[in-house]
Amino acid sequence: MASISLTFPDGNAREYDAGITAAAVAESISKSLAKKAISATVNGEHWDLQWPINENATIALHTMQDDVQANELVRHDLAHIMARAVQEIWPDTKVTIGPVIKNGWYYDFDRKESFTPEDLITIEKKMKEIINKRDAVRTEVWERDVAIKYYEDRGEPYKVELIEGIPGDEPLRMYWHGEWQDLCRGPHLQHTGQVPGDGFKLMSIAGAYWRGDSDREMLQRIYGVAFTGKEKLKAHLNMLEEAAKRDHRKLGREMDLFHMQEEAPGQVFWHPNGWRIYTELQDYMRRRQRAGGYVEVNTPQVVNRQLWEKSGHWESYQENMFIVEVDEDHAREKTVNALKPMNCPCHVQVFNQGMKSYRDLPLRMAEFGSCNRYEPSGALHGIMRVRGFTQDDGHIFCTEEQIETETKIFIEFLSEIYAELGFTNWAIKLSTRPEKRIGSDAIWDQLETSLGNACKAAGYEYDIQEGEGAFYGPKLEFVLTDAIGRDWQCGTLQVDSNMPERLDASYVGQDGNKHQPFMLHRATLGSFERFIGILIEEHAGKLPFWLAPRQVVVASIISDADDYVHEVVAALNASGVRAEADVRNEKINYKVREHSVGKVPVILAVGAREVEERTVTVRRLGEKQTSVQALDDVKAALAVESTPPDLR
RNA sequence: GCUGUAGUAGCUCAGUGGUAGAGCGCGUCAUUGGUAAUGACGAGGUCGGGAGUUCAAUCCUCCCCUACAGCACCA
Repeated sequence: MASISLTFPDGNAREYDAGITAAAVAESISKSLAKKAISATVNGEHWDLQWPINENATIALHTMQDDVQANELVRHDLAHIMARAVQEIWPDTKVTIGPVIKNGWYYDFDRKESFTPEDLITIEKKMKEIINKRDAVRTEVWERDVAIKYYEDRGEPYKVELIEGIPGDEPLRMYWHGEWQDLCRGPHLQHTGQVPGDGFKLMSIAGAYWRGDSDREMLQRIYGVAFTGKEKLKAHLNMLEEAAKRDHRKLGREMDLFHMQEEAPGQVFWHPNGWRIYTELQDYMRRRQRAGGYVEVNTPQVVNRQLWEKSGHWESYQENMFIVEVDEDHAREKTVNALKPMNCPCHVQVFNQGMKSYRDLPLRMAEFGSCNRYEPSGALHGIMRVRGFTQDDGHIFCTEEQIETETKIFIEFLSEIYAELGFTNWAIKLSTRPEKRIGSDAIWDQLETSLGNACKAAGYEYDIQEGEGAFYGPKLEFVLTDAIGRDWQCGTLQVDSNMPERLDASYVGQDGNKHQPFMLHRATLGSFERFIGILIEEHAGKLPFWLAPRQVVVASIISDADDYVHEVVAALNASGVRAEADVRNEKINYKVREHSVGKVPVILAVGAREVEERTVTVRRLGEKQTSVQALDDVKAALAVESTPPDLR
């Protein structure tokens, strides 16, 4: 038998017979390692202990202490164990796929009856039984026709389809968890008993389309979370509970920022507090954009269908548009209009007025543009995904040569703003050419490269989203994360030559001829609605002082201090701080609690002593300690703090 | 849009085939208190909308709306 050389992480190499398994390698090192080993990394890939190694390789053995590998195995085995449990309880259930995801796994089933929340408890119980059986996990490599026949006989059409989709040269691995078996790439643990029975929890049931295709069957998906132990699971569940407290919908109510109601689904009723944040943010963005060389415009809400026909929206975006038909009885003439779902066609109209020269480019045009889109009902989510929203939109009209530089400038512009708003964790995604597209591959090559280069030049890494670009050009997405880890695209930059062409935008070049400009659709915050939602969750309601809707409450301890309270409030307001008086006949404890719950960053308490000494007692949100300070000092400090970062 | 769950007072929720209840909040009164809930009393809901079954529906059935979770969508 041929021999192979395996190199360990410490650099030492040892000779083994070809075909040796990682389990045997562990055995060769020590009994205890053999007992503890769960998997191996072979040549950088996560391997099952039972797979034969036939070539020279690097190898690292893993135990339950290696979180990354252990979690993957535990979650993956649980997916199988859950599927087995479900089929043991309801044998008529068909299985499909069950991958590992962040914090856990899911498995999609096809079954006539719906799973109920109570079923989850039953399934969990069955899973624990399976774990306690400590059934061996075995792999077998099957021939395609055998595997297909097997699944056809068992009435598992989804598995048959899966196998048919696997390239012919890939080995088909069958994993057995006891008597139950599933098609699976692996790797897995050695027996079901290795899965910590108290480290997982079934979380929810949801619908999901087979193969992610809305034209195909709707399956039932069961989600679970799993960790290598009880404590880690507990920590995770705890984190979820804490995250729920940061939900912008909950905080929006508690801080009295906004509400939504049935009569206007997907639209926001901003309350004074919320609108404060909104306008403060908008003022900030307006200054920022002016400094960034943008001209601000404003364009109509209701626009005749003719423009949408020209822009192409009427044909390809109509189902997402609010159509406004003017009734003949009440109007001089009947027209069909649409609420604008986007600002770009209108911006081209502004660009098209008068002759433009190459000297006018790049032309950066911005608008706080209100848009209305008839989003699918199931897509709506608080103020993060709505039907009526305002983008901090902008379009940069430029030449092809200017694209890369303009993109870089924009990324720098955006990153400074995100930093000033308190975001450190955000990502860039580069979406590349989709299947259905216009333009030559040469152009796509160039544009994709330009966007990538611009990111690098600005000092940022990016992930590629293959095929996710718009049909007319590649795009960058700037992604932020909400309280429970869901990603939201906020900023964006998209390259477009299609819109200028359709709407006849042109400029006179150096050569005296007409040329067509490129258009960069870009937004920094994305929409005020979504961004404020993210902002609330990111800061758990404790917004930076300058953005806080209510900055200071001056609370009296005794009513004899009321006059002084009003004096303090007036002094603060005069220096640009948002202060309000609380002279209600309530105890200071009560007032402190209420305003703390309302996330007011600073409470100034005032009693006999403060009146006497012309001081205030300062209490910062989240701090237990208070400090007595001179009114004038506090006033000066808060005035600085309430100044937006770009004006300091 | 699809699958599932839910909708009772401003909020969080309990409850029942015989026209509803708690806590908080709100109002009034008393209390002037030193940093996360002072006490007493009071007001407040045709139980998401519509139809049906029934002597009788908030409760059972059907349709619709909205929200939530996930999927699909996201120029």
